[in-house]
Amino acid sequence: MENTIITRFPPSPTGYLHLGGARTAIFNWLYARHTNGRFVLRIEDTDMQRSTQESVDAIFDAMDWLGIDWDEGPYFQSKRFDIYKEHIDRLISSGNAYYCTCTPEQVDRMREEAKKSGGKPKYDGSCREKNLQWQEGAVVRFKAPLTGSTLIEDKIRGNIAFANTELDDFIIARSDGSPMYNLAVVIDDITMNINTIIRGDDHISNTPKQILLYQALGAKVPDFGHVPMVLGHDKSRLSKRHGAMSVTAYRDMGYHPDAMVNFLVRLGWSHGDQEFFTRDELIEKFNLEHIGRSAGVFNPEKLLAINAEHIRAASSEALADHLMPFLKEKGIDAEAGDYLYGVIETLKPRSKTFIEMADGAEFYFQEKPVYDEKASAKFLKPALLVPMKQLADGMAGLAEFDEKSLENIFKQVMEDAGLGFGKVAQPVRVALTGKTVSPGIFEMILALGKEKVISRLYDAVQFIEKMPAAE
RNA sequence: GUCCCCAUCGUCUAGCCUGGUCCAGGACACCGGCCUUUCACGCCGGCGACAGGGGUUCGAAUCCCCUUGGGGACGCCA
Repeated sequence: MENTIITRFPPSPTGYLHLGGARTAIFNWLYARHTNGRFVLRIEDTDMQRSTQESVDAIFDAMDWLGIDWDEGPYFQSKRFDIYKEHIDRLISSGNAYYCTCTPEQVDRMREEAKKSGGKPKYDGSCREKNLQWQEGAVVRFKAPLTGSTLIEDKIRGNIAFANTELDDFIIARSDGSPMYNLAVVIDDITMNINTIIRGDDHISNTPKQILLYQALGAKVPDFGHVPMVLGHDKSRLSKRHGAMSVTAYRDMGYHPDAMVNFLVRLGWSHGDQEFFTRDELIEKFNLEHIGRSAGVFNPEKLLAINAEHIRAASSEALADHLMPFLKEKGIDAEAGDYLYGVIETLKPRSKTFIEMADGAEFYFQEKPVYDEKASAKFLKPALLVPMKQLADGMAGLAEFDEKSLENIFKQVMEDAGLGFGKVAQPVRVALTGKTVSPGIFEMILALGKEKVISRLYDAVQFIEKMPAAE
């Protein structure tokens, strides 16, 4: 189809996928999905010095976690050098590029000069009209127009014009023949039929150069949309100082990928007052019109809140997959199944992350709960001996183990012992979980199951009996 | 230094294009309260912003200009 939207995400594998990069990946992916278009993944590894296989793997890993799939690729620029070479030659023979033999030192001096006379540091065009042939150490420079201006018709920011005098004859091929960034992206985007480029606004100043390249190559200029950057709390560019930057670090901290995606998209894009979005809603509603123009500060607290919200909204079955690795880490080998789902159900409203959820789930899987010392000292007292036993006996005789009958038993026990609900419930909580904080008493008992509850109750009775007599 | 971008509560943002319905709405955080067997969830309430100055207009958060502030780019990095 002629008007199919084709977007792309072109990370350079020089580190992990950070929050900002993840966000532009998500924007491109969402836009492609929203428009029923195609999304291409391309690894920009022309800088052989800094690119690593580790980083490539880290990027795949992060995209996999975020649930961003691509329709084409991954392409690797390092495998496309002959394509670039061909285009570079074409640019030279068409008079749009030329060999330059100026040394880096000479160029440095030119830049100094230019700066001194109050302008932008630029190459002065020494070799521009020399018509040099290739020779050892020569680079290829683009012959940029000296006059006029280049207009970016940005889908997000509107029109941005650059005077061509701001540009210099930038290098498109290094002296070893390898392509430079601006050239490689343009060639790739042309040959991969990319027609929509959504990227960080730190690329705005590259855009006129790229547009000129498109024109020199006789190719159609794609749509550009520059999204604002993600800043740290001090409004400076996000960096290690601001804490975790790698998206997968958030997986390890117990975040839900849908929450991460939701959060990142909402940072810079809006749909009225809506804050919570499922993946499908995002695909349905995402558009370029509502991407903001100002940079946003990364706020971990908001991420946490939205994560809690996604946990609350998800089904226990779905959460189980995410939770299991964290249980395993605690040495808990839970199986997917009704017991686990029941457990998760009780933990959902009180877990902001999967780590919290795993912590909260621990007592459900222990052979016997580990009594918190203060908790047992305060609540497991001789006065509870009879009520506790009565509770256990009552439950043992229950045909239907449900909330209704549990309530009845509790009522009876409270009446017989002359104790209020709290006086009974809290000790029971300690007996069953070892702690003073847990899910609601009945839902927790139901999730734990009749057998465990009764045996834990008897354990508590024994514990109280064995207690050295007070006073 | 030069060029480019941006500017609403502490933060994310709605509203701005198509001026009046906005003494500016929502969310996170924070502070109260309610609910309650603990912790949460939930609910109710509070705190809190149109950067400043000029215009245009009957009327400006919304349009224009300037200032200030912030960010980005100026590589044989991407």
